[in-house]
Amino acid sequence: MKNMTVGKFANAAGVNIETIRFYERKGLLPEPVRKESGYRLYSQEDVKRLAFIVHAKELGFSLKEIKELLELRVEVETNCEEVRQQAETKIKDIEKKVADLRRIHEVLMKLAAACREKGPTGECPILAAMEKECF
Amino acid sequence: MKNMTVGKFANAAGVNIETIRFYERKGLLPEPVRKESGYRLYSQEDVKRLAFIVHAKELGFSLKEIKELLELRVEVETNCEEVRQQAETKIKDIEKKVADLRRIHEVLMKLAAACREKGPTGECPILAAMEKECF
DNA sequence: CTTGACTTGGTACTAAGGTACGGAGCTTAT
DNA sequence: ATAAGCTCCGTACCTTAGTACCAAGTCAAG
Repeated sequence: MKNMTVGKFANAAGVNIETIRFYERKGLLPEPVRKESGYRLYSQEDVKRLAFIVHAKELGFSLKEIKELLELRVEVETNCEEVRQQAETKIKDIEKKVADLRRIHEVLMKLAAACREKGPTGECPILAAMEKECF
Repeated sequence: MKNMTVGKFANAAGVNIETIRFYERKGLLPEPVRKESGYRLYSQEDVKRLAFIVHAKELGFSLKEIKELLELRVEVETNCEEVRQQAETKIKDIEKKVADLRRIHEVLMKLAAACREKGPTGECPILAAMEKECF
């Protein structure tokens, strides 16, 4: 199961090898199993975890926040109530992010639509829309 | 209209004065009007623009991307078709972000729910959910 | 008309998130 | 069994996104 060396692991998730070592130092990836030579070994589970990190990062979570997110998984057996609190805080964060993205999305949609059906006057009604509706 | 000095401006958006100058250097904020003394002057419009930058940043857009987003507004009169293309690319980006956030959201909701109604066995069905459903 | 708060530009520094380098030790295909 | 290709660790370096500091000039209230 744990048969992937670090190069393949990095490749599977599309990140640099050095990034693996960096995440390991930061505690985002656990200390991996090693073979006698000292080579790190990874499994498909580890690939999933790393993919999660990569995605979450793209969504604007900091490595620190991602670490917290991941720790919810680990700590879940021990202190369930506290974890629930944390999870709900994260849920609120995410809902805010989604709402904000929706606003930007809507404005961009209007922009694109207005551009498509641009009238003969040549004037664009978009700037006004931007000013009013974007935050 | 343009009567706010940089300190008030920074304050209005909740950022550091140095950040204003930094964004100006980076081209995210336009060269402001100055009074004879050289003092920068800003309006409510500028506050909106800055607020937009701050929000977009929280959503995981880099300053470079935010600049592109803002430039859609400026360029909009000149080459509408190209702008539409760019806007639609950004729309796709945003839709992906929203979809990803939804997935994390859903998993966290399950986590919170499972924690709340934890059965007498003490076992948590969450780890499994995490593994299966998060990316 | 001065005193304290604010602003100027320039430069230096910081923190986060990686990337690169290098010499030494593994591994594996020929 | 040996060269090519991984991997090891430590350290140094890089980019992004700011922050801090400075000496000098400006503003506004008493």
